[in-house]
Amino acid sequence: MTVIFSKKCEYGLQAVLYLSTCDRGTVVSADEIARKLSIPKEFISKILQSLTESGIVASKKGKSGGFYLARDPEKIKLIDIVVSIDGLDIFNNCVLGFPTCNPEHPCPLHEKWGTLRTQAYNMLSEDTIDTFREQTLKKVAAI
Amino acid sequence: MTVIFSKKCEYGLQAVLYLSTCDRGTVVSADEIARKLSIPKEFISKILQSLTESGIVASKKGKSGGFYLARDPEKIKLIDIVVSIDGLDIFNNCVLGFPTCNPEHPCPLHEKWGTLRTQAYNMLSEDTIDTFREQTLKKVAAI
DNA sequence: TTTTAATCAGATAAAAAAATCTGATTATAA
DNA sequence: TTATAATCAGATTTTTTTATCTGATTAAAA
Repeated sequence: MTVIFSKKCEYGLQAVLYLSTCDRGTVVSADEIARKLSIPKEFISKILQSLTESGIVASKKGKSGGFYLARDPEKIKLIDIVVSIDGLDIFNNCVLGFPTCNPEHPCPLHEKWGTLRTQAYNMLSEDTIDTFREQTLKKVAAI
Repeated sequence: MTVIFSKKCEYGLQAVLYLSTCDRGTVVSADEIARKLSIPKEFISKILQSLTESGIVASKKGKSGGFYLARDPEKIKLIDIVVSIDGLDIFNNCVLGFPTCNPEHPCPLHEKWGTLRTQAYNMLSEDTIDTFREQTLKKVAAI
């Protein structure tokens, strides 16, 4: 039951989108993020730590510490988060699992799938996360 | 490192495509399929067994037994295999992992992703596997 | 200055997916 | 009729992914 992104990546995307809805300058604890998104706290903490290493979010230690976006939401794309967590395999590996699928030795779906893949990549690359503010707020409110 | 389909499903698709390149009426052993496609023999056997249950392939027991397509390649679609092994989750679950993502409470990517998802579904539903005969032969020869 | 609440780091556990093993059954072919 | 080569069924193992635990460190607030 694999659905494009790993759970880690899904949660990472959710968390960063959530952070982007919070006022700039505020620090949000892993606990709050976990509660609001119904994600296991320890798990989202680990994911946020790795996103900190990648420079997408930043952290503040100690009491009233937590996480916040490392740069403006206008400068963060969904693909940044995906690449940081899951890498580019989804966009490179053969959809049928054939080894060394390439234009010289394409799998039967190579062409058609390539088109979709490119569209997916573009979708994740075009919009910066500030675009999703309103929709994320609504969605989180409905969880 | 999740790539759309499970390994099971990828291997299943490969195996059925391979069978569709073999002359109608011939029975192909799991061993041959495993060798030609570089798939662990015991694993592809299990997968073929489940595809037999689903009525996509059929099997012949005993010496010089093996597997063959249960119906004409013109009557088998890629989506049949996908649904049989991985189900429809890829096409139903939220791409960001939000619970209960639906038109009333859409996730930020709902619309855009929905379009791609539909295209992917259509791609797997439109063509029957006989379409891929030539390409599969070439691809298998190159493994 | 002390308590408290947070991240951080790394080990560990649990669950799921992928792969393998074993033995039984089946049916062809010598 | 017997040896052989295959599927079948189910248990087991291994690997990967997901999740949790523990203890250290940090820094704000009382």
